[in-house]
Amino acid sequence: MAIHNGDIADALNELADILDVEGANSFRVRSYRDAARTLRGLSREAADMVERGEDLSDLPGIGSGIASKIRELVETGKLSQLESARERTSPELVSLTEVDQLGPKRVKKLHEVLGVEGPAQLKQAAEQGRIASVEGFGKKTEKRILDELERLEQTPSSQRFTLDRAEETTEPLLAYLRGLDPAGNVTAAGSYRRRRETVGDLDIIITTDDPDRIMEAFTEYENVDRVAARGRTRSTVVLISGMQVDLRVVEPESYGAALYYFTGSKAHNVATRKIAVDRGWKMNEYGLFDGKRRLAGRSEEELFAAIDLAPIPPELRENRGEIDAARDNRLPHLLTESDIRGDLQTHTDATDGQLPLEEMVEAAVKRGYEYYAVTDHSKRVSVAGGLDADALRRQHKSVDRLNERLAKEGKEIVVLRGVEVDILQDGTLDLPDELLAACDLVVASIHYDREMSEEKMTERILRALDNRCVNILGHPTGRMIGEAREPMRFDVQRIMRAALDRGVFLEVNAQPERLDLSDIHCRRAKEMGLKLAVSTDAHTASHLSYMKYGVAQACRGWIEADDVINTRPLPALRKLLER
DNA sequence: GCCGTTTTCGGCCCGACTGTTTTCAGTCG
Repeated sequence: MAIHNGDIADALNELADILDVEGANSFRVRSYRDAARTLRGLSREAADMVERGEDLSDLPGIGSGIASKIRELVETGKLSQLESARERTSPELVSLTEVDQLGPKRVKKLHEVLGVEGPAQLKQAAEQGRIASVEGFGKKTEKRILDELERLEQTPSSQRFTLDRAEETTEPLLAYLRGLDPAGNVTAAGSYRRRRETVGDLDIIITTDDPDRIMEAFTEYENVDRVAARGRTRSTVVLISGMQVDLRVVEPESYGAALYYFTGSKAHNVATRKIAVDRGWKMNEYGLFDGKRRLAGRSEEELFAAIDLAPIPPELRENRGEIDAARDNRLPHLLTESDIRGDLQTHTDATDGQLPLEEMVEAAVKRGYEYYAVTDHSKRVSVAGGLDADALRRQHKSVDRLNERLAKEGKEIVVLRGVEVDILQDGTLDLPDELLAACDLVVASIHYDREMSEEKMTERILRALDNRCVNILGHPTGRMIGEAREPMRFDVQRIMRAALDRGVFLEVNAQPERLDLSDIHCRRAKEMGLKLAVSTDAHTASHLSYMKYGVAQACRGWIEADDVINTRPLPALRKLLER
């Protein structure tokens, strides 16, 4: 299987972008985007479905036309329509729509009137004052384009923030806004509230008696870099961090409706709005209405109840089946942080962690954990000072001593003797089996030789899973968000099936730049009954709090406490670790 | 291009804000 859902989605989105600039029917353009979104959210590979001869047009937003394009991509690796579109309209020109305030219509116009082909010519035209003379443009727009181009040269557009960085920016701003009007509601909506792995911009919903004062204070917040728009109900600023923030002031009776509307996702909202429309009602950010009569809007619960849905947690609002589940009362009881009884991947200063074992365990005690696995690197990870067999034995002896001391002190935590052993290039492990067998817990991970064919990588991981000492496959895809470290290519479905057969668990690594498995993969694991370990991979005490990101990611994959091994009491966990 | 228990044709979410207009188009979310 060579082509993955993400590749197909990229191709369809690119085609949509080009058609958009060419002035194609906007609904047709949207169809391609909808289909791309469906593919991204799919827990199965479309290529698999094609090979099995299944009907792709059964999928939402995919009809016979796009289905045949997907088949072409799967079978030939190319999309002829996309290739000819690229020849007609250059990707350079299409990229101009990334410039703020430039959409497909304006780009098309600039191309037709001024012959602009890309960013360089756009800048030249703006500097020479030729843009202002184009119909529909003016001096202000020209200036904005120029400013935006200069900004883009310094920081690339469409910057997204990992959740931890988004929190650093968001929480102080929320505290500031709450301080302005303690009686009002202030909530961050959008992908931040849905706990997506990255956040593009921020939507804050606020209720207040004094919108003018709040808007003024918002635009004068100390971390504001520039004000992009300022109105009575909506203002937009860009913070110094680069994060764009929209603040929306709403009436209390619309608070739930606005929160719901701006939490999204878009696809989810469209689907629930349709339920309202089918009943002859209207749903928007102000409420649910029957004609002029308001049926609901003060709270999200009120809205859900009015359209006969169980309340859907924000993490699930992606239009991936949650609406049907809510209607039939079979939404999952999502995992919570308090379900977690221990951390199953952590490091110490014996390798690349920052703190000694004792201090890490102390922090784990503070979190109320029942168990805590220390899993330092093995020797292959030389940059981290990975442990050889002797060093690991010594560490395990000190774990034993620590456990004795903790028991004497009456601390209710058990430290598990673990290791994060490297999976070598040929799929063998970096430490001898007899030593691994003596561990309470073995996490096996890949850190090196990430570039190999999909087939070889699959075989490599399969071989590692065959080793009966292995309990958990650590950060399974090896991706790093925002660092352009793409996931390693292997047959995820086959690895998951093999792990299930062999009693191996897959990790949800809670490091905010990893979050590996992804939400989609978590969902796939759940569907096949494969259990997961949510672990922080902590390298210092404060990292233990990353657990919340791992839990959120799992929730986005519909994971419940029963799907996660480190929700079990220690005896039950130990049983699961026997293979 | 997709979709259908008012439909196989004719819809497809819609409101705020801005800038360029003189009543509205484009963009964004």
